[in-house]
Amino acid sequence: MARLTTFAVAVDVALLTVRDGVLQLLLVEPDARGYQGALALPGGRVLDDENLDQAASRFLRDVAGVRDPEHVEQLRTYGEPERDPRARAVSVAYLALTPAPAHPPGDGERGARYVAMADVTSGVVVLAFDHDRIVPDAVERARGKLEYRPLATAFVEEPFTLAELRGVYEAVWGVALDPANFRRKVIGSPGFVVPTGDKAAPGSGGGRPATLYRRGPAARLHPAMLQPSREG
Amino acid sequence: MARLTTFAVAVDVALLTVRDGVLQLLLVEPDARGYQGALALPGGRVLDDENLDQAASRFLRDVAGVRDPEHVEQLRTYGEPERDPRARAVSVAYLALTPAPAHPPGDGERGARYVAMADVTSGVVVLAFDHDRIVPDAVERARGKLEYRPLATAFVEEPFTLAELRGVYEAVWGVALDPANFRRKVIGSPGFVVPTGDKAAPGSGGGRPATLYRRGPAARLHPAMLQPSREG
DNA sequence: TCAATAGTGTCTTTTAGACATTATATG
DNA sequence: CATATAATGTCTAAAAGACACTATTGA
Repeated sequence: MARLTTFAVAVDVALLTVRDGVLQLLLVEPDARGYQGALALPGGRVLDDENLDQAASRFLRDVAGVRDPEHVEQLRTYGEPERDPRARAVSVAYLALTPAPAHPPGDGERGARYVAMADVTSGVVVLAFDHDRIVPDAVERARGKLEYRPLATAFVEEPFTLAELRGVYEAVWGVALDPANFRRKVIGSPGFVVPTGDKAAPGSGGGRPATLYRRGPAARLHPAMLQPSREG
Repeated sequence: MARLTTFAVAVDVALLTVRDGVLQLLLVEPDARGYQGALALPGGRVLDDENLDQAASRFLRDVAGVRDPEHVEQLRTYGEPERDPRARAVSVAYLALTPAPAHPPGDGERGARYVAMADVTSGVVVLAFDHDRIVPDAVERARGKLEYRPLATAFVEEPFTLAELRGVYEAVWGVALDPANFRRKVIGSPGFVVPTGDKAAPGSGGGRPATLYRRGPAARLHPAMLQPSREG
């Protein structure tokens, strides 16, 4: 018989970064038995005096050791009746973006580590719970939103070069982009990036020094940075 | 002291339609005391054996009398600690789209009625609970998604003319569109609409009969139907 | 006939993309 | 010098937008 119940409410965070030229996902050891060998998104139950965004930030900080992600947004809520056999539960999923950290993250809490998204997609890494439903949604959201919001800058540390920014698009979209046309589009999108006036030192192999930029004030990109060839 | 709690989980549905050339929102009488004169989105608590989508459909049907919306999607989840003074609660908001009904909806349940979105935005209609936070998010989602998904067809009954479809974009975006260029863009977006082979009878004032179309198979629009002048 | 609405043609501007060329660094 | 990377220039094609023009109806 159908009745009203109360629910356990959790948040789960898909934190993406671009490292070594590929999209990576932060995963931790699941805290539940029955998932040996699997990894999970950082997350857990919401406390009674915090809102959902605060819960997401708390788990990023305490479970994953990430203190200041450049971008956090709500993704969607998963609430199948059979999600959790112990009690009726819903999970509010979040998408977070951060620059590639210099050191692997974590103060060791629950073995936080970055995993290449390709390994998750291909099944080399197995996800616990229903997190294999959340992750594709997170990737799709990130791919789409890079087109019309200046989100790519959340993946790079300031100041950054346009080659670094291009590397973000290439890693998230999985395509190669023409450097010349990419530059024109970024510069031609007002408020996307602003030059610092400095230049980066070339690598050991030489090369002309790259102009350095920081994040601009724009909230949307005009014109948009469209993905090539979504043709049908 | 912060503790774990269970939550009351509700869904609230922002059902949009285009009627008389303007964007309208379905509202009902709130079921809680303390909101005299205010109206609310249809919604309520999720049962223990249904998922979130099912709950949204149930409230559309039972509370609002809408049986077959053309489009339903999850919007986002609102979970401030003070949302509901009686208990910790979260609300999963949904966006739904439907063609303008011939008759005002409802079998009278909780006084379901369509209200012009302009009256909601301007404050002529007062919303109960935190529904004044949900509605702007719903409108923004609809406006944006009309650009790259064939969602506009969810607002019209099949078969439809291109003038009717254009009226949807004009009502949702609040701008006038050039009929000639609009036509070319719709026809040039493969799978957006398909002609039925029939023509509509002109109105009483005459005019060339319009070609009739139905919804096409495309899931995305290529190229997109971009809103004019989002310039800064 | 005229008024009304649907549909086509044409021209200009903007944007996207391919790709050659120039600029400035290291070794 | 050669090599590497950044930045600019040029050309073509695709798309957006303004707007004149033609087509088919009712009165």
